[in-house]
Amino acid sequence: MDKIDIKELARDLNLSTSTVSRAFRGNSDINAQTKERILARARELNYQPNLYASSLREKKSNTIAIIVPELANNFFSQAIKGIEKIARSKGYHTLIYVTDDEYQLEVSFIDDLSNGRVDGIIMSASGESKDHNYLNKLKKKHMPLVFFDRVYDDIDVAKVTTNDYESSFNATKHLIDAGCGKVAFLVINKSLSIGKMRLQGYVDALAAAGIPYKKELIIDCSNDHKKNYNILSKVLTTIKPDGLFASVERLAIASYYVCQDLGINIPKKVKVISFSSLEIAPLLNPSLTTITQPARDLGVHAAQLLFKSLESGEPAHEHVVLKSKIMPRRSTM
Amino acid sequence: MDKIDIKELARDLNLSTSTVSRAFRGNSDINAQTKERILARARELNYQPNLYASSLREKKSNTIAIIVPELANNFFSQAIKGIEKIARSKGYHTLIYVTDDEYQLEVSFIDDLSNGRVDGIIMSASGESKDHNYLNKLKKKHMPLVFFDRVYDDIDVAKVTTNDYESSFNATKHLIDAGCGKVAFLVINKSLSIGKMRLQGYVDALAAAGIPYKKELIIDCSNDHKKNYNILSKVLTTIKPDGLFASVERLAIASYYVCQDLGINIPKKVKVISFSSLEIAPLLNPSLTTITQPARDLGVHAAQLLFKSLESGEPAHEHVVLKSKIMPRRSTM
DNA sequence: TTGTAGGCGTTATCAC
DNA sequence: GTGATAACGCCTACAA
Repeated sequence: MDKIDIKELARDLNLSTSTVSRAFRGNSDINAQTKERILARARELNYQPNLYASSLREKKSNTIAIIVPELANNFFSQAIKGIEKIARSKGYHTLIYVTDDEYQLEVSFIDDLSNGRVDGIIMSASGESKDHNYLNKLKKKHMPLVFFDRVYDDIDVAKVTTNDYESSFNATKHLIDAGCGKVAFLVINKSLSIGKMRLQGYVDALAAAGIPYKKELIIDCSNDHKKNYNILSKVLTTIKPDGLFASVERLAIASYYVCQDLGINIPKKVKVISFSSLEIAPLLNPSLTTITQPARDLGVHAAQLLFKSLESGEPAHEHVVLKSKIMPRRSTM
Repeated sequence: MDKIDIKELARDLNLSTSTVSRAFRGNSDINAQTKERILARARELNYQPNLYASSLREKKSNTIAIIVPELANNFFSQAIKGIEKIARSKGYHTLIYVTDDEYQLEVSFIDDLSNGRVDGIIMSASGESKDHNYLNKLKKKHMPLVFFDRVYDDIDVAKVTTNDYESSFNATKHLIDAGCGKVAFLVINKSLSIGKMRLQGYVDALAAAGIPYKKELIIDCSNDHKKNYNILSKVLTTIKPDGLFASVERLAIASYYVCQDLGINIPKKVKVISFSSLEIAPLLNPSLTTITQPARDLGVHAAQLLFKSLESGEPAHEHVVLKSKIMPRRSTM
């Protein structure tokens, strides 16, 4: 009673394998009673069709991949939930890959994935301004790809993002309205589309307020907490901005640590606003003003685009844009 | 140049499929030059062995599953990192499943997984005191299972946990030493092994300090934030404990929200300690005293146990226990 | 409605 | 060192 396959089950039931097979496929004609009998016996014997045999035969895996830069982040986990909800409703499985913001890992995931392991990929990019040629492999293999949030401009596939430019403009304006005249823009990746958009929003908001743009206020950070801590310490003690606009959550966190350690009062000495989906932003000291993206909806839309492509057999090219929302809290008051 | 299989590649190279196949398998004898030639041409033509065919043939998927209750939680994402590191080093892929603390989802994941999709499972349980019979299916199919952190006592498989009883004892003592005489224990799932252990540590620490145990101070919470908020509001306004011991991070968070809204000062009116791997515990208002588990190591150990079982073909039964660490912060000062 | 048979792409066994 | 061939477990024409 160890491993049982369709043949044994068929023999056990005095039926042919085709009939048994039919009982498990939704479509084919089969006598309702026979089907019930088969399924019942299958449950008893603990039989399940072998996934790899089916997938080989059908040339589809009913599985999609989600590639994200990180997990311990409410934005991505919410987006994943959105994707999974849709995927599950379509009978698809979901594979999650975490790049930890390493370009090389992203490349190798895509590589591994292009052997047919999945039918499609939803991804938020990690890959800075690197070569994106490896993604063309997917196109050649007709494997649909949908980007969300962090996209590559030079790759023509379906994308779901938020109104980053506008949000960024408004966030900067929010700081200016709160009295900041020297707003630093903290960014990790200026070359990623999302970084560019957010930077532009910042620049234009300054201009709109008649504040001259200063290059030294664009602070290039990294994915390493220690490095960021040092960079920000230096900025806060030498350049002394009175406003910080973090284009990424972790830079706001790093800023908080620096201010805490250096005794720089938020919001008195410096006001802080950040793109963030942090659930406990209200509990920080002080509570953090955030630009919050509709993470779950982003996931839902991305999944819908992917399945549209999967079902039609055509690659999708839509670009869906959703709106983020500013949640003012004490860090900018 | 669309889809290419081993046959076409073989034809293209004037070789047999067996030889080509050998080029991709590590072991078999094959002329080094031939192999190089094959691999080079494969790269050119963008050929990769079909995963499903290989898996069907080899009867193994080189994939393992990780089942966790939630993602947006530093504990689990760290543990996942630990698992993935080991898995990757063994050439295995990793599938992540999130139950959202729903028992039914856990059951259905296990069900789906037992069709051979993965070679083994690492899981942190969601399933309260329910029936765990569905797990026996795995044993019948010789699919190894390893638990980490949240385990089922009635299932005899390998487990990796932390010294929950001891940590809980110490955490309670920490509150008592800080002057608390009326410590409430916040718990979600008393019937899960981990809940029991932590509760027992609390009870024994009270006894050791000569403080009588009061049943009303054991606060049963849920996974729903709103409900918890209400429960805790009531507790804090009626029972008025002077210490809160959250056996789970989200209960500390909920307590913070309640205290913030009700104007109850932490730590003056009530001190708070919690099991938590929250990275930004130091940034909360006030900074939160935590009992921090070695999440990543838990994952590493769990993966090692799983691979040991996978490699030996024998189920593993070890129970590894790692140590957590109390990080005192302002919430208990 | 059910059965027969061939093949999905790979790899292992056995020859040469 | 390389080639022919038979499975792996399932699904779908096609035939009955």
